Amino acid sequence: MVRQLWLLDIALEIEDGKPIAWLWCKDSLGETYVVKKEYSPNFYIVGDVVEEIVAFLKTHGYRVEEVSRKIRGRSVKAVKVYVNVEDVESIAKKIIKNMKNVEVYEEDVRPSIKFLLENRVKPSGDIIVHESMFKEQGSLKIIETDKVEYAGVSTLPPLKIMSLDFVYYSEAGSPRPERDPVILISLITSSGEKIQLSGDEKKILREFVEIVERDDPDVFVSFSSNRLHWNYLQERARRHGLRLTIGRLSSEPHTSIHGHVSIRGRINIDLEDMAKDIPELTVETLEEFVDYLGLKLELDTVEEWEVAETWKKNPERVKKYSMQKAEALLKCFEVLKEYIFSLSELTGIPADYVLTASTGFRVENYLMYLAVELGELIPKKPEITPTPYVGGLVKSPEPGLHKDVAVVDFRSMYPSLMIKYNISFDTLSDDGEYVSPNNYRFKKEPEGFLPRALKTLIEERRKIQQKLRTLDPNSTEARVLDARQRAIKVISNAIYGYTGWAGARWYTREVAEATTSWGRHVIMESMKKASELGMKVIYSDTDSLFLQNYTGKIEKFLKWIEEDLGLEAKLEKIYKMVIFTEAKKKYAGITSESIIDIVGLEAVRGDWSYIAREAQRDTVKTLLETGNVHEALKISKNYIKKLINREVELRKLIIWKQITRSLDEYEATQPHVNVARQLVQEGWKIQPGDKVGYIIVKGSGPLYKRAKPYFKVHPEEVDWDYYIEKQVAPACLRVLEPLGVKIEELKSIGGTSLMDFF
DNA sequence: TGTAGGCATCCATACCTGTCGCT
DNA sequence: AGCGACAGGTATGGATGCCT
Repeated sequence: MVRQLWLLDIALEIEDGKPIAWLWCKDSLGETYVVKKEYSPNFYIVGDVVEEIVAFLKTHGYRVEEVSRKIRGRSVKAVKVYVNVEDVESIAKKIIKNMKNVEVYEEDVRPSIKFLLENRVKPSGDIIVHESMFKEQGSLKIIETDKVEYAGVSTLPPLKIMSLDFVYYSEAGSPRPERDPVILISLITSSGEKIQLSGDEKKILREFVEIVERDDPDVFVSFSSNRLHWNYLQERARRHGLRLTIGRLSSEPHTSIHGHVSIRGRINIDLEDMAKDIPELTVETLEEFVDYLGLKLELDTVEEWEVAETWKKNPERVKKYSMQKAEALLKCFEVLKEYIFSLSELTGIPADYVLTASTGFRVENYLMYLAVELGELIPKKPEITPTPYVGGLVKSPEPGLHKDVAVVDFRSMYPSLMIKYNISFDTLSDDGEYVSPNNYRFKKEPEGFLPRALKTLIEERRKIQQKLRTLDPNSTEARVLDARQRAIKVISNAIYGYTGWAGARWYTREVAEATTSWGRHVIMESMKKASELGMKVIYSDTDSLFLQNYTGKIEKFLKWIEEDLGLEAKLEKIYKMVIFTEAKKKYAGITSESIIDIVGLEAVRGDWSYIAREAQRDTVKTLLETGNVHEALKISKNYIKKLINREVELRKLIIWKQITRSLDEYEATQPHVNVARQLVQEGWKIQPGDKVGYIIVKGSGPLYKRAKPYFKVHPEEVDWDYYIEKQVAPACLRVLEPLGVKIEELKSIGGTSLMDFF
């Protein structure tokens, strides 16, 4: 019998000493299957004397195969060695110990991933299973097979989703599993039932496990579970002599790669992983995430530092918030699921941890599929110290206010150049016909590995976009396709960067360097051409041009780019007015549709106080909408007045900064580092990646001594002067100064200098 | 287990210079 | 006059978060 099933996750399990691939699947009715297929992990040996190696291995009882493969496009003979163990790496090491002049390949690729690569199947897609044995074990259907094929993407099967929120009780600092109990679990089951467990901890945990077993969800959705919750719960359970058997077949969670916790047979989605990936978010909380997704949800936030106190005084508030979070998580997942599964199918990384994997690994996994298809061996990560190379070209802007400016962008410049000049690790050659401006050479033929990958991606995206135009944008199909085209874009845009990443298996600096050098060449030629056509280049960054006096010329320019450069460029927008300072990568403009863009300035930086950002945004808005410097100056002054009168809420004074390393690795004591150290002293857990919020208070000495955790600050102790002098005034002045406003004008209020106040 | 480089900006810190008090 | 302490100014580089 043949079945078509949706692949949810893969694991390699050892049964009776044999490695078996377990494919966790769903059918179109939502039934759960385990498809079992024997699998021999394997690796390759490449050397001069293939016959000898084969003979040697055969006498030692290994199953071997002599095969033709490629290394960076060059054909080689290789020996494929099958080993029936999970730990391929150490056995490979042992086998080649006494061999000379050999190289080993793919012993470091995880067997479960290799199973997928070699069988050409992708998670979050449909597989065709030729069944040789079928049995039922409880509600689980088990199939044994010796053949699976890939059927591609199809509609999602019905999945049972459970969303979760956990609350712990800690009197001082962050909760610690060795000390502080779980006091509340809020969850929504797949049937929509809302449950809150509180009271005796042992009872809570036991009930939780029971509910999971009964409901048997396919997906867990939570926030911070990889970093915190699963390990915490497991430790608490252990203390009560319980096992946290929330995985299928009564298994416990276990920590896997990429800092991810894996739960057998289920997809464990931690939306915090996704939040961390979104650059628009500054503090990466669930609240911010919900907001970013445009979901209008009410969350009556109880912050971490006030949980214990609130629980004592008003437990209902904590309960309400916790359930609101569980509801929000469910809604987020609804919006995001298409994207998550698309990204999983495209890259071949199981949905379970595709969010945890970094961009580099997503790209790499995608490339590994192509490698197997083309017979290219997967190289190891290089052991090198990366040498920096030159990137994009940025032209200094002309400071001041400019009217009527057209912005022209090259469309995916780096991918296009890589395709155009066949830039790839396997075409790099001293006798290549394409010579980059910095003198690297690439062969014209055959088509390179990376250009091929890029073409495939771009072509698929083009097809999807074409299809999308015929669909109702609100239909399910449109949502799925849109998610997929976004996933494709992410991967194709990251391929250039991947080649310059020292952690990449296919790291090739020449490729990255040649790409940017062609990029600089193209933008310089374009600036020249624009000037020749009579336009004025106000500013340019990497692949964009800001042009004045463009009427009747820009069409010619775009045509020239297409015909003479063989690239695509687009008139992205027109600014009715745009303001530049002396600095690169910072400007603000108002488009022909009257939309205000603020780029690079303090107003869009998460490490400035809200009040400074608000003041600058307001000033810029007035400036661009009225074109009146005096009006804008008035706005700025108003903000300063508000600070003088102490009429600003404390939360607008918080400055958030990220902790990027362990606290003892810092050479310089910065305010947020000092605050973090204080918090750690008080029992708070602070890890790299955490954001610390502080307010500057009155006092003497260096700034870092005057920074205090925001939730401990009283209005009387705030150093208002700091917020005027170092936050609001500089931010406003940044955009006013290029228009001739002097600092004294900003600070003189009602004829007297502001200085008189202090 | 980090796609890339280019850039501005703030602030701590090291260093430099001039002044002053003391011998 | 010579020396050291110290204040004040300046150059440098660590750190962060943005842009394309």
